[in-house]
Amino acid sequence: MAKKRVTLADVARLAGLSTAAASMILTGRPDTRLSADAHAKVHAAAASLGYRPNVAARALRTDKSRSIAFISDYVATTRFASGLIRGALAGAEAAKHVMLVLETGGEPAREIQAVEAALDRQVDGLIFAAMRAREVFVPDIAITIPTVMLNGTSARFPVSVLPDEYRGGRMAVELLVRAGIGEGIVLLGHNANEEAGLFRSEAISRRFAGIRDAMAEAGLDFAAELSSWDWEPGYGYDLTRQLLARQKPRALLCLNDRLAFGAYQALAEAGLRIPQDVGLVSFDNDEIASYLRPGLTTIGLPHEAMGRKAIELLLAPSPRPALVDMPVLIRGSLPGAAR
Amino acid sequence: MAKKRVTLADVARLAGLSTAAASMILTGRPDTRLSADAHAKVHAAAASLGYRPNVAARALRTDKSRSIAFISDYVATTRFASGLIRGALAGAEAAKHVMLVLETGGEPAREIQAVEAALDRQVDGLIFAAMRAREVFVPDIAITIPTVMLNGTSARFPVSVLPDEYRGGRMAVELLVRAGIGEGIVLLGHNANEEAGLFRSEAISRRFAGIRDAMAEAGLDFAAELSSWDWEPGYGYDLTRQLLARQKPRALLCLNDRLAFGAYQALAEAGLRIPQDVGLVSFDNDEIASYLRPGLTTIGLPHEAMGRKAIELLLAPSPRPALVDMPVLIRGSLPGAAR
DNA sequence: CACCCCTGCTAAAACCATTTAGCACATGCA
DNA sequence: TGCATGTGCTAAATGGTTTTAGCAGGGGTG
Repeated sequence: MAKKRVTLADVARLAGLSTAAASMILTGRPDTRLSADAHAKVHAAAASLGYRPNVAARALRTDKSRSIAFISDYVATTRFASGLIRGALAGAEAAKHVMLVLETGGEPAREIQAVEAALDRQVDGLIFAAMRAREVFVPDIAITIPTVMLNGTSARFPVSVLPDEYRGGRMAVELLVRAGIGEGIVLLGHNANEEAGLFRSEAISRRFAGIRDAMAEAGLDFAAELSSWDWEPGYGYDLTRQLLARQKPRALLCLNDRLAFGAYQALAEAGLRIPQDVGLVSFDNDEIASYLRPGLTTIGLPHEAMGRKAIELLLAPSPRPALVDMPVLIRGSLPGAAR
Repeated sequence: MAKKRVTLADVARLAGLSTAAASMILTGRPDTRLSADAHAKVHAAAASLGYRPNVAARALRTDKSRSIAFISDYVATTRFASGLIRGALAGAEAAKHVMLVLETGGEPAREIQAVEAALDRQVDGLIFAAMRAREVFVPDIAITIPTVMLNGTSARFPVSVLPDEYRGGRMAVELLVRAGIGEGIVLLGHNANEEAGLFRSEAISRRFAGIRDAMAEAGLDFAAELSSWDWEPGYGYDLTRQLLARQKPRALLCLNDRLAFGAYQALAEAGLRIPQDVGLVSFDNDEIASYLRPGLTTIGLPHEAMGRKAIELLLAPSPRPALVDMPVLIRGSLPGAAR
């Protein structure tokens, strides 16, 4: 027969004290006047009974549940940004919190339900995560608990965690320069609308800004800029084929790894070797970047670190927005690199 | 000013009834003797106040929290099996439950913590999910709530959800046969240890069984079986190169998409066209399968359906283990297929 | 009329931890 | 001695819901 759960009253009884004393001792209140002896007895009793506090009872009393809601459009599930959830999960575990994951598909009705479900459960904080960095819709519900925007922004909740795309953009150019490449760099994926920050996100426009500034400082110009609305492998393939029909680039600066993936195929078909004939740098550190031969050198999205940071900010007393460094992953697609 | 949350007592007061009556009506008890008039008044009051029950209070009383814990080794985060979590999330949402996600990295200490954290929160059920189908370690803690194994098995908890690998194996062979390929089929990734079910998982050994049986029934034999311990792209590439040095296969039956990915590269280097010269079928429906040119025909792991099924079983009165059909994804890597 | 049953509802307990108010005793000081 | 202060602890209220036991009043039966 399943024995009843052990309660605080059981602990107190065994320790020969009141539940009040036991509670104060176990929650570690600082200014209590209970004796060292009492502390010892309560802890011993709790340990010997294997006492675990009932979170629901505690939540009812304190309105704290040691849990956090992670509300996203598609993040949790999609391979693109699953690092966000992984980092958040790790951060939550480290802070001894538990994470509720809710997905909304970006639909307002489901967003509302998700927020309500979270609030109903007395979560201690809300993370709104977006798959693609952008201004995120947040339902117009009274939210009085700490809230952090992850990979997105909201006018209503100023605390956000974003990748440092400006520096990332600069670093991509610096990699090319350090590899001794100056002339013949082609930008793959440029899109005037993107660059204006109108569509995809402000994040991407900062990536562009970093690229432009670094190019200008190095006194370089792009040999061509190939525009694509959609950043999928097929477009990278087509654009690169068209490019090769006209000119031989020395390097491709690709705006994401899936474009680069397509470019690899087109380069291979044209008999061009990477990195001897054409070098590549890219962004994101998608899984395919490491599968390609040679490996794709890329400026990674620091999803995991961002997820961690979000939890950190959520639990901090007075958090401020954070930019997270983008890691540089050196692989074989640029000259002069190992592997 | 944040108004206090509206409670059941508020609703009862507005309806002119007791909280007991309000509770019974709102929870929809069947055998109550409350009047139709009372029902109407309570529902009206609840709606007009925007009443939402306090889950903690309810959980305290009933030991039910309308939430489920999803405890996995790496699933949540990793691209391989994120469909599991996506499906479970969808299933939970449909059942008006909320999902706690916990990751353990397969470490016993963290497993124990995860289970305890979940139990502390009165979850209504536990899902143990594994990234790779196998016998899963479940910590030796008293668990008295419904438990389902997802993509794994446990001697202790017989209710599991697994892909129907045997049928999947058969279907892969049938695809080859239907494409008119009989001679010259090479098995890529065969491993005697795997086949014995000793290592990776019993699931994979069922995949082998399906393949063998279907081959035998079609009166076919493999032209070669290439063994690889690790199923990563690099091995697919190396094995295929070695194969091509010796013989020209008509088709490759790859045990997963990453092996196939490597094979694609080796075939391209050898100047062989897919599917005219060599056809490929594979398993998993990894994301790369759709990126390749031509697209890779593959027997998919039905992760999303499995996740959904797990929730369904978890909430069912007397659940039984389930095998989930593996979908066939027809792309261009076999002759006679569109695109 | 006395008794029982039925209908429609309510009072109060229970769930378990936290927290406020305050008790009993000891000590210090005048 | 009288009073203030400090020490170590406890009783009881509190949070919001569910659920059990049972009340009041009306109608039917003998």
